[in-house]
Amino acid sequence: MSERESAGLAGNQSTESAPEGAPLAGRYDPFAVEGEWVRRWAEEPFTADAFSSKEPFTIVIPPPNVTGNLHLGHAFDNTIIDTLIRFKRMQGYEALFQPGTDHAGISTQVVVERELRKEGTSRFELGRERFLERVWEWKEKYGGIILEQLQRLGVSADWSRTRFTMDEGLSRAVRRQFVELYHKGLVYRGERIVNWDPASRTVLSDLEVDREERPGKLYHLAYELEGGGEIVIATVRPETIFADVAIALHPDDPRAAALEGKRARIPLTERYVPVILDEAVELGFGTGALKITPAHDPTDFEIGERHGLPRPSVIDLDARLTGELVPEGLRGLDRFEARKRVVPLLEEAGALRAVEDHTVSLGISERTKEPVEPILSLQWFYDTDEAAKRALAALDAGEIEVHPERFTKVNRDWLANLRHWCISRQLWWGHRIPAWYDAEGNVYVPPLEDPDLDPTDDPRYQGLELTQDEDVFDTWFSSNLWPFSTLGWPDTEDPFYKKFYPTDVLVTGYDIIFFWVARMQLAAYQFTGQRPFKDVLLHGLVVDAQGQKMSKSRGNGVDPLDMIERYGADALRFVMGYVATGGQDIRWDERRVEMGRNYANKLWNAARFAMMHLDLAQPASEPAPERLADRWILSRLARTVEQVTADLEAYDLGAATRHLYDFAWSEFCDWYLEAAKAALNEGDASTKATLRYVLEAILKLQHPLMPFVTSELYRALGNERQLALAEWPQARAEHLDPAAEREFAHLQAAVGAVRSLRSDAEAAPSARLEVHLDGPGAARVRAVADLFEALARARLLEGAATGPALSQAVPELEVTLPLAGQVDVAEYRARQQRRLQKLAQERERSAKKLANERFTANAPAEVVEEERRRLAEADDVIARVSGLLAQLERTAVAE
RNA sequence: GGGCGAUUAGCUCAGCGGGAGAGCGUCCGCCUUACAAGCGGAGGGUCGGCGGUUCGAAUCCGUCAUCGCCCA
Repeated sequence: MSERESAGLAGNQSTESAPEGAPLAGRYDPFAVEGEWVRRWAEEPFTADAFSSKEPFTIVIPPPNVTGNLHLGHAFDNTIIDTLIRFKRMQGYEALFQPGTDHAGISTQVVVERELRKEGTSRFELGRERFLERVWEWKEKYGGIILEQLQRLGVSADWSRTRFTMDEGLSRAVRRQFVELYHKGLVYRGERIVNWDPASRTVLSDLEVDREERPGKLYHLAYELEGGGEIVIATVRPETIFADVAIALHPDDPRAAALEGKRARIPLTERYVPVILDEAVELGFGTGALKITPAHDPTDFEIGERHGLPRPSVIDLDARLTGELVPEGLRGLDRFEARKRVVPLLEEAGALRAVEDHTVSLGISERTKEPVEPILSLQWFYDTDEAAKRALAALDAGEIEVHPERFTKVNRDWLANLRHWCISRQLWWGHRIPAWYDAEGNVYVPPLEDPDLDPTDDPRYQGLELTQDEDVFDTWFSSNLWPFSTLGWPDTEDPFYKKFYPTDVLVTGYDIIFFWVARMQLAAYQFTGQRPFKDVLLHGLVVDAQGQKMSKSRGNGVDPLDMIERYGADALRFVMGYVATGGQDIRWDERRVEMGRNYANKLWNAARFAMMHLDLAQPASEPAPERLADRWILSRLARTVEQVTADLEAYDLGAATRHLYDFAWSEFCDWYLEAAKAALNEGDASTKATLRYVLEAILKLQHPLMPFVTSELYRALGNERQLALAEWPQARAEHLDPAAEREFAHLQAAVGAVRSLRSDAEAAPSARLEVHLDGPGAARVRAVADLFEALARARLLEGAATGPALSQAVPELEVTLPLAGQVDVAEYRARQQRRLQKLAQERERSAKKLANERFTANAPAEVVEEERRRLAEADDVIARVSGLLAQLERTAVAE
C-alpha cells in the first residue's frame, strides 16, 4: 500500500531527479501500478462458477504452444478476448475465460532434441520412455512461461482451470475420439502417398506443407522402345526413374494408338516398362509423355492405381536413394545429390535430349522448412466427409456466425473440399495412437464401451502378442476438441461442460481458419452434436512497418513484452483495441503505443485533478445536474455509454475504443474539466457529484481494454471492491439533454472564436482579454457568462467596440476583440477571405440542392430540413464575415 | 487459374449512401496551479483512374491499374 502510494497517486514524488522542492508534473508510471494487479489477478483469478444462476459467457483461449513466447498475435487475440470477457463479466454474466496450452508435437520434440544434441546424445540413445521424461521436464520448466506473459498482459482468465492438451483428462478425450471414430469406420489405416518431412522424420498433413515456386530444370529423357525407336519423356526428377513402372500418354495424343502397350527401357537399367494411356497426362506439357512413378508422386500414384501397376520405392525415410532397382553407384545418396550425379550418367548413356529451365512447385515443411518428399506410407487417416457435411449445413444455417462475414466463405470452401486427414505422426511427443497389432498385422482398438481399456488388458485377447502403434496423433487431432475437452468432455455430466458449453465466441487470426476453426467445427458436431461456439471473431495479422510478416528468421518481430516494459500493458492493449477493425492486417506502428501510453496518462491526470476536489470520504451521490456543463457532460456520457456498449456487443473493439477515447479526451478532459473548475473551486456539490459519476463511468467503460490504470484509479477513488467486479454503466435516458447539448455547442463556438482571435492578435494564452459580443446569439452566451469567461480567459464587455478591433463570426454571433497595440492584420484578413470563399461554396451547394425539385421531392424530410438550416446558417455567417471585412477596410482606410 | 483484401492528409489508419476524420508529423503561440506523454491556434486531401446507379457516391455496381494474402 505504502509502496503504491509513494510511486503513484500521492503524486508529485517522482523518482526522477529534480531540483529540490520544484513542483513535478504528475505522470502515470505503469510499472508502479501494474505489478501489483498482475500478482493479484494471478493469485486470486477470476474463477467461473459452474453453479451460479448467472447466464454464462465463455471464451476458450486459442492455446499457445508450450514452446512459444508471447508474440503480437497472442497479444492481439488475448486483448480482444479479455476485453470481451471483462465487459461481459461487468454486465453480469458468469464469464469464463478458459486458459491453457497446446503440446505442439513437432515443435516441442524438435526443441528437446536440439538440447539432447548439445549434450551429445539423442532420443534414440535415451529411448522413448526417458525421452518423454525429458520432454515433460522441459514442459514443466518452460511450458508455463507464455501463461505468465499473458498474466503480464493483464488477462482475467480463470487460472485455476488451466489446461494442457496432454493432461490426463484431455488425453482421455483424444483417445475417446479415436476409438469412437474407429468403431464408426471413420478412421482407417491405409497406404497412401503422404508428405514426408525427412528433417523431422514424420509425415505431415497437407496443411502443414507450404507450396513454393522454385527455379528448376525439366529434363527430356529418351527411353528406347522395344523393337526399335524411342520415346522421350520430360521430368523434373530424373533421379526417380528407377522407380518408374510405365510411360503414359494422353489418349488423344497422336502417338497413342501406335505406342500403347509397347515396352520402353528405363535408361541406365535393363528394366522395361509399358506405355499406357491416361487422361491425367497433360497434352501440351513437356514432350507429352510422362514417366509414371507411383511411389514418389501423388498423381502417378493415382494413375498407377487405375492401371493396376506395382509401386516400387527407391527413396528411403532419410530421402536417400535405396533398393535393388537403383544402380549401385547412386545408392545411399541424398535425393538432390543423386539428381546431380544421375544427369551426367544419362548424358553419357545418350539418353539426355534436352534440359529446359522450369519453375517447379515444391512442398516445404512448414515447421522445418525442408522440402517434403512424397512417399508411400502406411498411415492413419480420418474420413471427415460426414462431419464436414454436418458442419457445412450448420454454417449455412447460420448456426455459427463468422465475423467479418466474408470469412464464412473461406471456412465453407475448406469444409466443402476436405480431403481425408492424415492424423498419425512419427513422433514420440504426443498422444500415442491407441491401436495395437498382432503378428499378422491385425488391428486391435479399445472397445467403444471402455475406450480406456488397453487391448492387452482385454480378457478377449489374452494370449495374443500385441504391440501398440509407435506413432502419435497430429497435434490438431487434440486441439480440435479444445472447446469441450477443456470443459470436461467426454464427461458430459461435468458441471462446467453443462454450464459453459457451447462456448460463445472464438477469437483468433484468420490464418488459422483451416487448421483449427474448421476442425473444431468438425469435432464439435461429431462428438457433442452441438456447435462449438456461436460466433467466430477473426482478426488480422500483425505485420511489420514494411508490410512483411513478422518472423524469427527475418528478425523483424516486435516483442510485446518489450512494448509492455517501455509503455505499460495498458498502452499495448490500447493499440490492440484501436486497430481491431474488420479483420484487416495490422501494420505495426509504435506511435500507436505512444498514443495508448499518453491516453493512460491523461486518464491518470484527470483522476488526479478530480481527486483534488472530491471529498472521497463521502460516498458517491447521485448527480443532480444544475449547471450547463454538468447537464451537458451527463448527456454526452449517456450517449457514449450507449454507443460503446453497442460497439462491444457487436464485437467492434475499434469503434468502442475510438468512441470512448474521443469522449474521455476531447469532451471530458478538454471541455468538461475546464468548465467545471470554477464550480469546483466554489465547492459546488452537484458538480462534484457529476464529476465523480462521469469519471467513474469512464473508468468502468475503459476497464475492459485498459484494466490496470482504471483499476488503480477506481481504487484511489475510494472504492473497496475492485473495478473488474463493478457493474457496467447504464445509459441513463433521464440524462439526455438536447437543450444543454445545443447551448454548450454554442458556447464552444463562442469560446473557439475568442481563442482564434487571441491567436490572430498574438496574445499570450495567459493574457486576460476583453471582448464584445454581438448578434442574436449573444444573449445565450451571456446567460452563461462565467463559464464563457473562464473557458475563453476573457472578460465580457457591454456595448460595441469603438476603436480598431478584430472580430470573428460564428453562427448568430460576432465576437470582437478591441486592439490595444499594432497587429498585423494581413494574415487575419486573408484567413477571413478564405473562409468567406469556403462558406460561399457551401452556400452554393446547399442552394443548388434545394433548387433541385427531385431533391426536395425524393430526399427524406429531415435531410431537406437540414439542408435548409445549412443554407440559412451559411447566409448568416457570410453576412457577418463580409460585414467584418468591410469594417476592417473602413478602419484600415481611416487609419 | 479461382477467391479475398487494400488503395482516404507527409506517415499510420478510421469512416463505407446525405456537409472529409483521428494520432503522429508540420507551422504559430504557451510550463494558462490535472496532465509539456500537455494546452490553445493554424495549415494540409480531384477519398487510385475511368464509367454507371441515385435527388445525392469516399461509401453501391462495373471496369482498369498497383500492392498484398489465401486456395489449386
